Amino acid sequence: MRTTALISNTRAAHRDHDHERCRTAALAQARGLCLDRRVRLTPSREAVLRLIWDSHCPVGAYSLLERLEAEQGHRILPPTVYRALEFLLAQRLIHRIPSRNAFIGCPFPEVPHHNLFLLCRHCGAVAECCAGPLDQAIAATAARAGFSVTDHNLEIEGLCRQCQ
Amino acid sequence: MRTTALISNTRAAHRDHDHERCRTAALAQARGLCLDRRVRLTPSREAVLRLIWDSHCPVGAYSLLERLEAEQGHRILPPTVYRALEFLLAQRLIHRIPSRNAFIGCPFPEVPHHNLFLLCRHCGAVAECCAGPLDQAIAATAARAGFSVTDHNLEIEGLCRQCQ
DNA sequence: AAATGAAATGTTATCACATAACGTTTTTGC
DNA sequence: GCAAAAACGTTATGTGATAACATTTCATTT
Ligand SMILES: [Zn+2]
Ligand SMILES: [Zn+2]
Ligand SMILES: [Zn+2]
Ligand SMILES: [Zn+2]
Repeated sequence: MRTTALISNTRAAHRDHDHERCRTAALAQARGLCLDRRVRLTPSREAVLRLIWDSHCPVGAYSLLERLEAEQGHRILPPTVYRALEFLLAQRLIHRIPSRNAFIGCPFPEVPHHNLFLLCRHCGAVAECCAGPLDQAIAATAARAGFSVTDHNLEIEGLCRQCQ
Repeated sequence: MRTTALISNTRAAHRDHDHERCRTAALAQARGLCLDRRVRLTPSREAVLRLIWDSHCPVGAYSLLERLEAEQGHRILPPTVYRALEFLLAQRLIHRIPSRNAFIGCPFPEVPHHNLFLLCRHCGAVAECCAGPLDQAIAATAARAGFSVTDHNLEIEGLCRQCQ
């Protein structure tokens, strides 16, 4: 039986782990990626990305705002946060999870992929997968309805390994 | 080659058709279903359902509100609309599409299913599918990550047959 | 028919999420 | 240094959703 392409961060997101390593790795990757792309990971953008990587749970814009205020000791306004989020989304360093109105760091920012999230109803952590075969199955199903796919968003709800 | 279970309303939603039949059928089915379940499809609930079935495009709560006001000739307040939506969601007569903050009528309210939408970027119409095999593929992918699925929401974006 | 409790609705207020518009500062390429 | 572009600050507003409580309507029992 052949293994199929499934990349996932579920072992980190949905287990006890040294999360500081997740964050450090994500930030290092983000810096390198922004250098390559000649875009600027400014201090406020990096601060937002770092806060998003505080956990594997999606975080809302106003929660980020409060935490930025606490961190920087002065008032922050919504456009500041949303502009940073807009940049991070454009660089695919984070994703927005529509059902949660919240944002989460992408573990595979350099791999083109569609949204595929595993949302644990108990602990709240969200893991992300890149599953080529599933993407193909989705495209095939759409094709049978005469529909050509440009993108998709799949949010799977349930219980992670730890919480079952 | 065997056919697999794929139920879809794409032929109606994504083509020219006699939409009055869609609406009439949906309302008739809703009435019967509510009778069976001993729940009340009150006038305001039915009015919201009828407005939702004005088209195959998802419609926001405040748009419904305005159209209700126009129809009934007096002021309507948000909780009125949201309570009707809450009822219709509970009876699975409509779905909420998270990426749109909007609602759409369910063509298969009696068939248990997960959310699977085909959203056309050009015309805005949304078709719904029930695709057992795809549901299984999703559950299998999740299982490989040690995740047990209770529900999922899949929003496929692209171009419908008409708009390609 | 009257009493009663449950369900539905009306009403006020507020919360949560997101962006438009415009002015100022910082950065970058020349 | 200068000009253009990018990023950021600030004010205001738009959009989606719900909490809390009063009132009305409905179904059931007596
Ligand atoms: Zn990702
Ligand atoms: Zn969990
Ligand atoms: Zn449905
Ligand atoms: Zn279309």
